Amino acid sequence: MGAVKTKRMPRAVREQQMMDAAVATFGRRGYMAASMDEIAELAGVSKPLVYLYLNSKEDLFTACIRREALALTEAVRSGVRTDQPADRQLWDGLLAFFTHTAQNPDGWSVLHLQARTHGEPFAAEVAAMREEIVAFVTQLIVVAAREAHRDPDLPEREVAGLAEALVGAAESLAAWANVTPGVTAKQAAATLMNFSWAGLGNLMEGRPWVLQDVSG
Amino acid sequence: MGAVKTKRMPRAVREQQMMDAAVATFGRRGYMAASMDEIAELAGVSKPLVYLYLNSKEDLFTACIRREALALTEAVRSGVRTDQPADRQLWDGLLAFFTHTAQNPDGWSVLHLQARTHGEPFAAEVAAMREEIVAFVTQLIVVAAREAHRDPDLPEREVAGLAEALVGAAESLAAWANVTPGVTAKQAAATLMNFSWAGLGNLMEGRPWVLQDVSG
Amino acid sequence: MGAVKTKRMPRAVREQQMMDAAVATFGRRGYMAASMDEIAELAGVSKPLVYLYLNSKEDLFTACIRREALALTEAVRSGVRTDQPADRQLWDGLLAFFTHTAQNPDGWSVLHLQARTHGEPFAAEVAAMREEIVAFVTQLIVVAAREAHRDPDLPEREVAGLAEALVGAAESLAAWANVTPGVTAKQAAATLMNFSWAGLGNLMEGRPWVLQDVSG
Amino acid sequence: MGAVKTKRMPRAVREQQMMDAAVATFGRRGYMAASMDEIAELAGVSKPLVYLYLNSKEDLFTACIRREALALTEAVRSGVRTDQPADRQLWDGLLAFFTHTAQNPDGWSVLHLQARTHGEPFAAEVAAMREEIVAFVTQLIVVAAREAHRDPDLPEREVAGLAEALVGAAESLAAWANVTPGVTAKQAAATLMNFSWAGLGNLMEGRPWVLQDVSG
DNA sequence: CATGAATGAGTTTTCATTCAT
DNA sequence: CATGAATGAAAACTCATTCAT
Repeated sequence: MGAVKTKRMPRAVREQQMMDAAVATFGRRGYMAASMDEIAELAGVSKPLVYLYLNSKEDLFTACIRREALALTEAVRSGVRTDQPADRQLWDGLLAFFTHTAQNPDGWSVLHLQARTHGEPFAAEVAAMREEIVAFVTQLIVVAAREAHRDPDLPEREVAGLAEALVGAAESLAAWANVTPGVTAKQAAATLMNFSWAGLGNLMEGRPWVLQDVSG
Repeated sequence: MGAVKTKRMPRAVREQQMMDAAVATFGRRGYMAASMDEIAELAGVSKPLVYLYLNSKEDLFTACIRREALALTEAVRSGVRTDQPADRQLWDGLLAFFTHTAQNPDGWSVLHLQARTHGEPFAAEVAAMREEIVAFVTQLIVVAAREAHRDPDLPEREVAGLAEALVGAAESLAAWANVTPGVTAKQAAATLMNFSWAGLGNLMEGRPWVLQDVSG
Repeated sequence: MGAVKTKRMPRAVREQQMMDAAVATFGRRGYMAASMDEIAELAGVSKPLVYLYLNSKEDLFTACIRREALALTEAVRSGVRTDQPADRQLWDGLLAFFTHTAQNPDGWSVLHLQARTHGEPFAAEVAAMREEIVAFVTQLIVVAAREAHRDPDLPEREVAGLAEALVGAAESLAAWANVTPGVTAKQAAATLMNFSWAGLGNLMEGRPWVLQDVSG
Repeated sequence: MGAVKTKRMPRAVREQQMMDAAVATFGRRGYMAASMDEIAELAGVSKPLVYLYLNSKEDLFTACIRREALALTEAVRSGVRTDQPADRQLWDGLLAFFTHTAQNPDGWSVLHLQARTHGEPFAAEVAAMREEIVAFVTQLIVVAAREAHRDPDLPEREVAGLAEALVGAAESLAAWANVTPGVTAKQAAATLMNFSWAGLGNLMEGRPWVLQDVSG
């Protein structure tokens, strides 16, 4: 449990260890219930060192949020190729998203649950990331409409709501998949892809969404 | 701000006042940051009385979660008529849901944000309520499949995922609507109904979901 | 050592006990070296009670300064009769001053040493009291000049310097008397009276100072 | 602000830089509030080096007190010529004193305020210096009495008190002059000279004090 | 000689919780 | 019933001080 207690590491390394411990602790306990004592012990260092490097509990939490948000958006971004059709882009993005959240459950808890439960400094940090993702999805919807030879007469507010719903569904599914044994990232992505792209009505009629495989 | 300080109220009434104060405080501050002092003051009673009636902070929080969960499920249940077609039932349920969450933002915050960010005792309480709703939605989907003269060859896990996605989208939209000025419960319900029932694909093709108006 | 541990005292009494302990501790150790733990123990109460009543270390220190400053000025004020000649007023004031500081060495230490060593919040508190005393002395000098049938052609800045010197001498003598065994308040007052009055008198007239005994 | 970071200075020089930084920091912040970190940074060296050279915070503070005390007494001593009459010696001494304290406000703060507010190790250090000055003044008074053809029938305790009062007045005036814009060392010295010497002179003879200008 | 890395011990402060009245 | 008085336990944060390199 906790990093092996190795002495005299360079600062950059120690900082990452501390943030690993902090993400795990914040993710499981929540911001307020997590104590700096616990984080320091899990990181295998003394509390003063945590303060020396990360300044304060607030700063540490903010640093965690930023690191995890960056990692997540980076994972999604690098999973999507923008030269693909919209549905394929969405599929790739969802797959990357569910894969990443499954591999970083504590980080996802920090972003999805903990950061939003506390005042402006933190919520804003996550909101920024979320807006980026919502914007990406919004634009996908617009592109999809165009691809369907259809003028985007969907009002802007409506599109925003749809994107919000899609992202919200993804977030919930990520938490659900993390907690339900046997649900893989691929299955979660497939479920949501069907749900959002085909819609329940289509599914009922027997018209699910199907992945048009391309090269890779 | 707090309840008017009237002496000698029956216990049941006092308890409700305390829980009103507690829901408001927990909803805004979060479980840990909420202090029993603040709750007692907002309720207009002395702290020992809170302990006499509600036992402990944990018990108080649990009681709040139960009360709010009950109120929410009750609101949804009483908004739905089971003799209607599945899509109508979903529509009614969503409308009731968004209406209730809009009218009880603190209670919704307790259920959606605060209760889930803290350990088992509380998360389980919400999970129970959530499962009830997910079960309702699951069954709606099954019924809808049957109504479409289609054997529910959708595997159970798949249906569970769809229900989960739908509920997750609803939860996110509720929070979004509470925070985005000018979004009414009806609009939120319509957006989600379109999204889930028709699906993005159908929307692109120009086949949105349409409310088949019945009696009222 | 410390107040006898009696339970359940009314708030006003406990507050005074706490401030007694605080003055003793601040006076001996200094503001920063005094710990709230020590103060609470000396007062015979738990730390949280100190915070409940006095809010913070800063507030407690400020309260101590104010109480001691008030007690000192009150002692001096009530020792002086303004219908007496200036020299008699000064004598009475000095006597009251040295008597009070001798009886409250810790309080005097708080005012003279500790409060001035720390930033604005505290120093200002003492400065206010000091200015009151300096103003009193300044006015005595002016009155004395008038009594000596002498136009106060002493420039204002000069008078201010003289008052400052007199008060400074008194402050130092008080500390000295508190530390030198066998020096009574009366002796300290007599020494300073001779030192200052004969000097000032000489500036205006040219006679050594002699106590003109009146009634009491 | 801090000393320029030059490598490889002889130990004696480095030590002086550290003590400069320490005096500035102790003088402004006080003993306890001054941190070794701040001192080291202001001195432009690493903390371990401070410990290597000065051992501990206590030792460093003691060293500062000693250095400043020595500098002050040296300044006063070298300003006085013992072949002069007593009043002239006092005048010269006061002038040197006020000049030095005005030029070294931090050092004066260390001696006058900070060192005295902390326990025995430090207060004793200052007391020694102070006694030296008080002794010098005491002897001046005795000499003056003799010069006035007057047997020193002033009892020893009385003379001690007078010296104490004079030194105390000087100390207060120094602090006052450091804080009151436009008050020069010369003015402070003149004020105190009038205040004290005319008074003392009156005790023995009866004349205001006038500077008998000699060579310089 | 010089320093980046590291910590034990202590500080102020807060909070859920309980009696005695 | 109701409350003013009181506290044990823990949290965030700081600092003088020391090694290993």
